[in-house]
Amino acid sequence: MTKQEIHQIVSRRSRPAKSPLGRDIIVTTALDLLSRDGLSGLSLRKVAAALDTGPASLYVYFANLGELHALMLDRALSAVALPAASEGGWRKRLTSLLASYLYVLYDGHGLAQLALSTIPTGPNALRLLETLLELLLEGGIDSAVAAWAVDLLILHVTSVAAEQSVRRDQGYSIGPVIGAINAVSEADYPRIHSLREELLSGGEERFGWGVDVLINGILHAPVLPIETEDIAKPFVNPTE
Amino acid sequence: MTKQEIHQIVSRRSRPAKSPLGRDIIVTTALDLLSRDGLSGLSLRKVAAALDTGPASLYVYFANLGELHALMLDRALSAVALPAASEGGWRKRLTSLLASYLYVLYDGHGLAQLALSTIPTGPNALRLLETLLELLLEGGIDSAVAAWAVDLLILHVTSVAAEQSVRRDQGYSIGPVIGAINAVSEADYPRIHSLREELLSGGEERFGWGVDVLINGILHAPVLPIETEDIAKPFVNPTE
DNA sequence: TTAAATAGCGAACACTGTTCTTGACAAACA
DNA sequence: TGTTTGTCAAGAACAGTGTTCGCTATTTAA
Repeated sequence: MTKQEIHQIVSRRSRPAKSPLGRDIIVTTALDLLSRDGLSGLSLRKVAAALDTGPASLYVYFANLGELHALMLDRALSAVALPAASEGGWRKRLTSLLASYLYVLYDGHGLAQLALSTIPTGPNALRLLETLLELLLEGGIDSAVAAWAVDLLILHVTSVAAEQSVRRDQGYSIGPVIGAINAVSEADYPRIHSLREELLSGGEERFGWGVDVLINGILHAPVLPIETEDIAKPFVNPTE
Repeated sequence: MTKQEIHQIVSRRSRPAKSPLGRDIIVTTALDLLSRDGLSGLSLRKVAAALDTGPASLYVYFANLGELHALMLDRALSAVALPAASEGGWRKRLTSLLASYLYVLYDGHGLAQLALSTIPTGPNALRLLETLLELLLEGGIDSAVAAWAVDLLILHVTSVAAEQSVRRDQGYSIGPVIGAINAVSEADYPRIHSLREELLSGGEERFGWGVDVLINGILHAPVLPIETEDIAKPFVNPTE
């Protein structure tokens, strides 16, 4: 075998009989479908059908559905707007960046739910991570704290986006919750009863409040990880 | 119809007088299956098979799978240990309660993922909510702040539990992430590169750290919801 | 005794992700 | 110029999934 395989593995066919069908077009089509029908309406077969092909054809480009999800998420994250240095102080830019991330997840129906079950490692996710670190470090936050804080921030925003998305898309799902909170027994749960309005109140400003709480907490966080036995315990035995 | 047929009905039905098959036994069986095989290994048909019946039989007790999920979650939440008043100050009891909640989710494989997609309204969930409110109010936190803070705390702990569960159950899934973080280009992402160890470090103490950050942030939270235009904006248009 | 209500359950429907398999075809080699 | 080779497009099928439709059998109420 004196084969010289120095050449790159580009597309071997210049123009196939039918469609090009590359990774990009598949991800784009899948994101379109996701935005329209949500995560539950997204399936490999529907993506294939939208591309006028069969489901087996897609497996040339992805090992499984999870891999497609990861690629979709990273592609979507390219829409996250990085704040310009002229936009203000680090804290304002941090809030702005998180808001942009929130909106991207919120805008693509079902994207947030996807983000919860997929840890993206693509360039756009790394870019977001890098920028978050940069802003926290600019704020004078200890680097070890910042490293843990970015995960805290991203996890929080992702969770909020997922929760809000579900509330928007499946409004019926939140109905029973409101009913349950409002119909709670005053005798059994006095605090829930008296605070039932506040528990359910707040729309968009609630997100800003939460981010503020997190940043304030991070600013007041212990620099070194604390070692408390009370916290480690439950991992061993919760009732002890 | 003569009565003699009622006495010997063995041949009339494959299973003459079988099991009671109530909601409780179904939820119990489903939780067993969840603990053993995780969320992906849980299906209505497997629950039915474990009860030696068909899937249609379960629909007498639940409208759909989501309803079963909600019942499972609330049942599991009964294991959350409420801290005794003698256990210490409000903050210590709050941490202890959240740790117990975390452990319950973490212990039941896949329970945390279930909790992310299901908002429980059962008595055990309300009990948890009530206790959280009680502790926060005891800590002197404004009631409006407390009402929003409980959601923040629960959402955070649930997310962490889900993330940790996935890392434990599907260790392979975290492998690529570690690889991606470690193999990150120093030129493109200098902060990720220099902090790669800290980003991935920390086991159980990281949860305690996160809870501490949240509580500190809540203690330093503005009493009244702030109104910033920068935050509301992205909901309308992220690029503006 | 009779009628109504309900629980159990087989069968089927419309889906899902994934794999096996078979061809077609451009590129590399003889 | 063949001939081989590796890659990709697809059809078909497999093993699952949640859910619904009827039909029995049993229990309950009148």
